[in-house]
Amino acid sequence: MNRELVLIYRKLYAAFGPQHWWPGKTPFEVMVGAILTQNTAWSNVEKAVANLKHDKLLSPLKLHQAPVRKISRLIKPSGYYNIKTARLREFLSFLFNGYQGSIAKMSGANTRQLRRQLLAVKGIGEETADSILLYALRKPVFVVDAYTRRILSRHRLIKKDAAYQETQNLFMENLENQVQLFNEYHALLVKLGKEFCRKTNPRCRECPLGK
DNA sequence: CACCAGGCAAGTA
DNA sequence: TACTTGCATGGT
Repeated sequence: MNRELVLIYRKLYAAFGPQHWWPGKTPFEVMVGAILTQNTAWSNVEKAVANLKHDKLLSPLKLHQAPVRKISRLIKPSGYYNIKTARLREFLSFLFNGYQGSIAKMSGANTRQLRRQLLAVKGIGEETADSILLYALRKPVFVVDAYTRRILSRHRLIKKDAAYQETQNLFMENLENQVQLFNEYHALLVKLGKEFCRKTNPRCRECPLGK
């Protein structure tokens, strides 16, 4: 247990409270959101997901069978829509080829093995794979994103250019492997990042972590 | 107007 | 291996 990591979590939780990311969403909706949110503001992703939902495409089978142009038209608000359409389709091919389109079967696979399989899907990198594992499938995997690295490096807990795995290991080797903790911690880091730890930093002085 | 957002893959050297 | 670039919409 790393005292400092626990302390940071407590301060963030005290300052912001529970973030309840992806509450009441189906695992499949979370997976789609994880792909659509790549380098994209969440508000834009919500519009795209709402469009898919309105046209009843938020199920593996329906999205798998949907025309390419229809998908790209519906997800347009989330940006990079041509690439993301291809990525959604790559993911669906994986889901049907490997698990008969069944999220339940996919969830039953060994976590480390599943992570490797996800990383082999074109369009799914480390953060997206881990987001799917943690937020959709409730596997105890810590999600690292740009904010996580920026915050931790500014607090000198990692190097500025630390690798993804290195950053992830810091959390996973020094915290209890609890889904709920990993879920809230990552969401809280994003919350802190948005408000107090932007690239060009407006409000770093007011940071609840106290610099 | 510039910059940023819950990344990733492909190309180059 | 280590950089660079394209991808695209919408908010500040």
